[in-house]
Amino acid sequence: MHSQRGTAAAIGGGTPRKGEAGEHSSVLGAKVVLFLSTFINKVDRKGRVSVPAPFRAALAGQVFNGIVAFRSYRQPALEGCGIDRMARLSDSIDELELFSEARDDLASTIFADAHQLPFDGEGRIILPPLLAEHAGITEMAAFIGRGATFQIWEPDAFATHQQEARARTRAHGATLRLRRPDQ
Amino acid sequence: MHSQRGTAAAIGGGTPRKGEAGEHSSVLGAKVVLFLSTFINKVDRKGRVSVPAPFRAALAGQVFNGIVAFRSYRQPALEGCGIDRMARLSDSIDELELFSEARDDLASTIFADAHQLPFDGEGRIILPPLLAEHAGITEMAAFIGRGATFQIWEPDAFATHQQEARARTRAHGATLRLRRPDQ
DNA sequence: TGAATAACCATTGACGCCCATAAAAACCCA
DNA sequence: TGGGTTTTTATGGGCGTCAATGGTTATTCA
Repeated sequence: MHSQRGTAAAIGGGTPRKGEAGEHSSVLGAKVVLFLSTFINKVDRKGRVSVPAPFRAALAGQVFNGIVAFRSYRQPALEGCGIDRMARLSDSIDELELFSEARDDLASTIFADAHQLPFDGEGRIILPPLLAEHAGITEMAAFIGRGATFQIWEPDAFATHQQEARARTRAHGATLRLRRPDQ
Repeated sequence: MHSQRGTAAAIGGGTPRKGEAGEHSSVLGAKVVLFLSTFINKVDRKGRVSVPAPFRAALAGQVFNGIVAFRSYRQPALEGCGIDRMARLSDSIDELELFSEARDDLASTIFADAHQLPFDGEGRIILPPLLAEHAGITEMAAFIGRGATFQIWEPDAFATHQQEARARTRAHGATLRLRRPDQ
C-alpha cells in the first residue's frame, strides 16, 4: 500500500522488546538518533499524519513526545527532528553574543518557525496549515530519513528533487570523508 | 480559530501525561526551557493577552508565576523570559567590571526597564502601555519563541522582520556549529 | 467614593484522547 | 519451510476537555 514497513529503522530505538533495556545506547551522552529510508503516509481530513514507526522509535525517550518541524529555507519541504536537537541548538545560540544580530537572525529564523508537534496516542501529528502549505502537502506526506534529522515532502515534489540531486551528485562526484569513530 | 493549540510547547512542561515523570530533563541543572514557534493572540480592551499555553508550561515551577518583559533596545519588540533567566542575566552582568560603563548601561537598560507581569487565573498578562507602545502593539500580539527566551511583537512588524532575517541568514550562510551532544 | 486593578464565571471551538478496524509484519511451531 | 497466530501500524471517527477570549463582580488604593 502506501508505506512499506520495517524497511528501515532508527538506531537506538530499534524495536526494544520484552524488558530489554534499550533505553540508552551509551552510558553518558545522548541516544543515537538515526532516521533512514522513506515512508509515505496519508494525511487525513483532520490534517493528521502518522509518523513512521521507526522514526518514532528513534525519538523515544526524549523529553518531548513528538517532533519539531520547521520550513526549510531552501526547499519546499519541512525539516524535522527531535526536541533534543533543538535544545542543543538553543545552547549553541546561547553561546553567541547576547543581543547580537547574528543571534537575532538565527533565533527568529529557526525557533520562531519551529513547531512542536506532539504525537497523539497513535503516533500521529497534526500538520499546521502553514507548514503543509509551504511543502505543498495535501493528501500525502513523504518522510525522508536524513540521518540525524529528516524531512517531510509532498511525495511527487520529492521524487523530482531526488532525481535532480542524484544527477548533481553524479556530476560532482561528491566525496565525503568519514568521521573518526569518536574519542 | 484564534491560536493554534499544542502546536508548540516548551520542554519540561510539554504535556506530561499519564504519570510520566517529565519534570526534570536532566538530573542536575535546571529544567530545560525552550520557547518555540509563533503564537498570535488578541489583546482585549483591557490590555490583557493570553500567554500561549506552551510558554506557560515552560515557565511552570519558577518562583514567580508570570513573565518578565523589557523593551528590546535594537528592535520594536519586547524581550520576554522567566524570572529564572533574569537571575542568570544578573550573574552575567555581575561578572563585568564593577562600575564599568557597559555594566551600568546594561543594568539600567534591562533591569530598570524590566516588568514583572503576573498571570491572571486564565494565564493572561496585562501589557503595560509603555511596553505595548514600544512594540507598536494594539490589537494583536505575536509571541515569538527564541529558544531560551521569547519576544513579543506586533504581528505585521514581525513578519517583515522575519523575512529580512531569513534573507540575511541565507546570505551569510548562517553557519552555526552545533554543540556536541553534551559531554 | 470613584477609578483602576484583580479575581471570578461563562462561552465556544479547537484539540487531545479514546475506541474501532483492516492490513501488514513479525512471530511461532509443527 | 510453510502455514497459522499474534502483534504492530496505519487510518477513521466520536467525544470530552482545555485554551483563548469576553464579560461581570469584588477589591484595592488614591
